[in-house]
Amino acid sequence: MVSIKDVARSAGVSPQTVSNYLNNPGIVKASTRSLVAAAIDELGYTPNASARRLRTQRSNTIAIGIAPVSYSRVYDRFLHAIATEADAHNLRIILYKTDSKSDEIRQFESLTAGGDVDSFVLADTVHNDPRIPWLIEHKQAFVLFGRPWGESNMNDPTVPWVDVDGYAGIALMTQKLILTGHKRIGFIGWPGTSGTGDDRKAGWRDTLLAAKMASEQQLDALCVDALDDIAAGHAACLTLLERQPDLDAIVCVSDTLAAGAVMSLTASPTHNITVTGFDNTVSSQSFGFPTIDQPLTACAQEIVRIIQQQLDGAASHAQCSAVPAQTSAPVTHDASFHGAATVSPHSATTAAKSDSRHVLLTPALIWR
Amino acid sequence: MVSIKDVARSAGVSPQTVSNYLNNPGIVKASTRSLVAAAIDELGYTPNASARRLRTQRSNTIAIGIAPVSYSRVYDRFLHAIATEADAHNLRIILYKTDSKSDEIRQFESLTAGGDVDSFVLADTVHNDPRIPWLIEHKQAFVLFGRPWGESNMNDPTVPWVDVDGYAGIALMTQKLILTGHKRIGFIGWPGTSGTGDDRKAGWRDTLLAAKMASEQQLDALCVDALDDIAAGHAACLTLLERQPDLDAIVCVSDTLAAGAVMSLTASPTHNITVTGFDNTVSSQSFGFPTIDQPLTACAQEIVRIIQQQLDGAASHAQCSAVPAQTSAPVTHDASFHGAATVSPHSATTAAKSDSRHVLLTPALIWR
DNA sequence: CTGTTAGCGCATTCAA
DNA sequence: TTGAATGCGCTAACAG
Repeated sequence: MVSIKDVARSAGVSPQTVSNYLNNPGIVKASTRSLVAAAIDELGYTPNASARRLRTQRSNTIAIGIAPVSYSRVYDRFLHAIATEADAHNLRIILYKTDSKSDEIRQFESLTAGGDVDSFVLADTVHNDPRIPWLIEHKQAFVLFGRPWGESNMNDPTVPWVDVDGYAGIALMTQKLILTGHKRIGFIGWPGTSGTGDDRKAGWRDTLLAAKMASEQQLDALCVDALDDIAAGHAACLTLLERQPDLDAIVCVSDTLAAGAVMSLTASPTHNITVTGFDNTVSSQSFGFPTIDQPLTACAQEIVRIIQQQLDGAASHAQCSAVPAQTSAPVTHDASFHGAATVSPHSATTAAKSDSRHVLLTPALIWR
Repeated sequence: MVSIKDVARSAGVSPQTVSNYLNNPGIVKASTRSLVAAAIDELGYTPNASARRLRTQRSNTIAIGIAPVSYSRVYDRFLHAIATEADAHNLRIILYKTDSKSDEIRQFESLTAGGDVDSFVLADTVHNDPRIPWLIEHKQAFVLFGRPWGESNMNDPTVPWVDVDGYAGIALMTQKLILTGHKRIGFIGWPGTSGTGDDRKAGWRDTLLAAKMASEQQLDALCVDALDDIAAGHAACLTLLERQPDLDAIVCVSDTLAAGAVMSLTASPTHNITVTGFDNTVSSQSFGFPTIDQPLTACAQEIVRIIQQQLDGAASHAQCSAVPAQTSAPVTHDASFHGAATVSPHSATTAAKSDSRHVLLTPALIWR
């Protein structure tokens, strides 16, 4: 292994000059600089990451979990986006397994203990997520990919999050359907009360109500719940059609359900019904139904930006523990917020300029 | 941050004793041991990973890539399996992005340079994979998940690999179809010459020939190629049926293609045709077609076992660079090998006992 | 069995 | 601008 000393000897300078060259090139004379550069190049020197981390007490590493079965169909794309963004910022990514929320907390313990994680990226956030209080209590930096659905955390600047605005995405899709002449628009959603699922469903509901395409009473008959698999989508579509034979469009909460719905319609081609999905998976491309594309690259950029802020903050001042209560846009479930969603960045380009700790990104409509 | 010194002071012993307690508890007197244990517990001490790595010159870290679009539908499951196995062995996982083979080699450079990767896990192996010579040349340890399809590497003990025996899996499936009375069995495969695709197809072909269910000449008419998406599977199925109206079963190289085939058959329910897939994805579960389940956990175990061997070997003797040319079973494409496949482990349990550097695991048939 | 000494590779004081 | 010391936290040799 070639160290900073070898470079120094080869360049005829002291080790510290080499260190300066690496960390603060400005203070090194230009001629010396090229001397050092040549030596580094010749010996193929690279700084030892462990030594640097030991010395600086910073790992420049972010940790992210992988569940036994990905909670989202696009998780691999998200991982790639995060890895790309981290790469650009000279951050490393540690991947750890999460079999459950409590298992994940156990992972926190071992990872934070060794001191080689600076910040965690948490996916699959749930109501009253137990991971959040743990991390706060142990003063561990983190960023959520997904909103903390518990009310109290949503606006808390000490709980940073980046999420895709499923409400806006589904609303866009529903509007598009209305504007292309669809009169009777149903919805296939997820059962239970997942924050994500409810949010998307609300986008459909509010759009129909606003356009006076359905009354509050009619809404219930226009939607049905199904587990996230093709067979369930198939069945849900049949149920919906039986109940509402005059349907001319079905908005689905996911591509998987949409694929099932499309299949059930292909079998009985008497109907002419538009089906739409969510996630822009290969199913949507194959079947050719419209869908919604999550801006995963932008999400990754925002997440890494926030992490970078955390790192910089920790480096500059230790007394900065009380984060200046950044008055971010209020985030709630009601339509008033979503009407005012223009406060948060709407595209990757505008988002990059934000320095908020709560970022809601609007996904793109893919019309086929 | 609490260090080994604090523990030593609190326990009333020297720092070295604490270190011994951690790394070699056997040589510490029992009474001292409990003293140290108490101090560690009280102070909540955990060793600093960077310091340890700097001192021992070993990172206990394995690196694995993530592509923009996963080359396999089960890659997230594989990542979880690897993460779980690494966790059990106290190894960390670094995730890096790979946009192409050459991009991946660039990642190798930066990761190896910092000295915080001990071994790489390489997926998506291709014919004459450029990554392999690079790693060998730079003396970087690695394990392939997938065979090195270039002939020369396949038996080379310095190129360790773990793979799933797609040939055996498809052969099992085809045999099962024959034994359940199917007489005319087609195949939908991938175009081009991917090692994996060819291997699976050979399993179907050889089984039909061995059972004299088709002649060499007939085989061409019984199979068709399709890109790995649902629409292509749909189309391929129609093509096949037009050519061979008496088909009673179709073996597909993937669940995705199988889903497409099933759909095209649902549309015209005159046929009674069994369709089978590969990968045990949610599609297979939803549609209820038989499939083949990759033993990903076992793969991860074997991969980590080999990595552990590499680490142990490097620790014990530096002169061990010339690996004892372990005469592993010859691995080729012809049927003779596959007939003798019992040499390689056939299940997770038997595999665990192996110490070979070339492991071929037989997947499980899921009959529905 | 335990303590002392030394140094892994680097970056941050300071002095020159 | 550059060089000489110091120590981050830990472990591998030894000595006691």
